[in-house]
Amino acid sequence: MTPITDRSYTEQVNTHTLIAVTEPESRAERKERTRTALLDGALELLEDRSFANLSLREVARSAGIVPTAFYRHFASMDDLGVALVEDSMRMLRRMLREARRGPSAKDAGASLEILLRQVHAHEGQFRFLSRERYGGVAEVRRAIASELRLFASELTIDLSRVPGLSEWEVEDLEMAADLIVNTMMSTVVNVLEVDQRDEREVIARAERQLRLIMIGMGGWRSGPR
Amino acid sequence: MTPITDRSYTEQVNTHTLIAVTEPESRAERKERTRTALLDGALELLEDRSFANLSLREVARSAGIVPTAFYRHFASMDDLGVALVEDSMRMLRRMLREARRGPSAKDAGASLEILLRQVHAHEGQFRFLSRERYGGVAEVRRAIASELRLFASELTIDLSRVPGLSEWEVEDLEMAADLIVNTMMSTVVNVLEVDQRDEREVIARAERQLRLIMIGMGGWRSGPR
DNA sequence: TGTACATCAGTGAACGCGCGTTCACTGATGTAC
DNA sequence: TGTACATCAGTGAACGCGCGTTCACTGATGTAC
Repeated sequence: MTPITDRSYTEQVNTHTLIAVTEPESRAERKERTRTALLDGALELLEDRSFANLSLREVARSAGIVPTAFYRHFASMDDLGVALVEDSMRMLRRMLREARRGPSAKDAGASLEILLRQVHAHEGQFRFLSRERYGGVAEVRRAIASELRLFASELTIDLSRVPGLSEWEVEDLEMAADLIVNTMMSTVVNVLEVDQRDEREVIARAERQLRLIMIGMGGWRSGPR
Repeated sequence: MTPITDRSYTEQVNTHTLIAVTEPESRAERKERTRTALLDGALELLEDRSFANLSLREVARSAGIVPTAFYRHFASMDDLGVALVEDSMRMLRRMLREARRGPSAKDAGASLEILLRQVHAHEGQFRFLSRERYGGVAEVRRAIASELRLFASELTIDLSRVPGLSEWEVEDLEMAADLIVNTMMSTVVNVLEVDQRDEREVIARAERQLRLIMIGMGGWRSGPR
C-alpha cells in the first residue's frame, strides 16, 4: 500500500510536464490521477460536512469511479483520512519553512498576512485540519495536535532570538508561543467561516490582538516558577 | 454502552420509586424525564464520537424508548443537537453569572479556577461544546458560535466597568474579550484532553497567559480605528 | 520486430445491514360533567 | 362522586434507501521472448 503510493507519487512528479506534451499516460500515471481525484473530491465534499460522515461511495462518485474501484487506492476511508492529514501537514510544513526564510519572520503582522494568503490558497486543507482537530477520528486528532505542538515549539525558538526576550525562561517563551499560535488558529477558523466582507474586520481584530500580546510581552517580567 | 445506559436508567428508577411513595408522577413529569434521558444519553454517547455520526436510533435506545417515540420530543437529531447546545450554554451562563457575583470577579486567576471546577462538574457538556464548535453539523455549529458571541459580549460589558478600561473604544473591548474567551476555550480543551498529572501545568500556563493579556491591556492605548 | 501472456484499474451485480420515517395502534393519564 | 371521553407518550410493523464489501469479470496496458 504505502510503497505503491510512494512510487507512483514520484513517477507523477517526475513525468508530469513531460507527458502532457509528448506521449499518452501510462497506467501508473492514470492510477495516480485517480488517487488525486479521490483526495481532492473528499476535500471538496468536506466543505460542509465532517470526515466522519463522509461515505466511501460518495468519494468514489466524486472521483468518477465505481465504489469497488476505491479499494484499488485505499484500504478504507480511515486510510484515505490519514493520507489527507499527511498531505495537509506537508503543505503546512512547507508554508512554515518558507515563512521563516522570508524577510520579516519576526513581525507578527507580516506572519499573519503570510498565513492568511496560504489559508486562501489551501482553503480545503485548512478547513479539514481545523474541523478535525477536535472531532472525528482519534488518530487524525493526535497527528494534528502533534504537528501544532511542533509549530509552537519552532515559534518558541524564533521568540528566543528576539532581542528583548533573550533573558526569558523557556516556560514563559512557550506560554507566549502557545498564546500566539492559538490566536492565529482562531483567526484562521474565523476567516474560513466568514464571508469576504467581514474578513477585513476579522483580520483587523487579529492584528490588534497580536499587538496587545506584544505589548503584554514587553511588560512581562520573566522569572522561575 | 448498554451497561452505562442501564446505570443512569437505574438512578432514574430509584428516584421514581422515591416519588412513588409520596405522589405518582404526572404525564408531563414522565415526558420531561424521557426528554432528559435522551439528552443525557446523547451526551454519554458523544464521549468518544462526534455528533454528526450519532444516529436517532442509538439515542432512542440509550433512553430506553423505541425510535419512533423520539419524535414525541424532538423533530430531528439536529433539533436535539440545538437543545444540547442550549442546555450546555445555559449551564455556562449560570456559571458566569455566579462567578460575577463572587468576591473576586475581576481576578482572572480566580475566574479561571471557577471555570475549571465547572469543567470537571460538566465534562460531557464542555466536551460536546468544544468538539462540535467546529464540527460537522452546520446548525449545531451556528448555535454554538452565536452563544459564544453572546458570552463574549457579556464579558465586554464586564470589561467596560473595569476602572482603567472605561475610556476604551467598544471595538477594543470586544477585541480583548474575544482574546480572553478564546484563551479560556483553548484551556478548557487542553484540560479535557490531558490527564490529571499534566492538568496543573496547563492551568499554570493559562494563568500566565491571562496575566500577560492583562499586562497588555494595561499598556494598550485605545483609540478610534 | 511481432506474438503470447501477465498485470491490474475499473466494472456491475449482489448481499445483508442500520438508517430515518410513516402509520395505525394501545393504554395509562387527564378532564369535563 | 362516578362515568364517559380526550389526550398523548410510547409501540411495533413496515417501507425504501444508501451504505460497505464480496465476487467474477473485462479489456487496455505492460512485458518477456
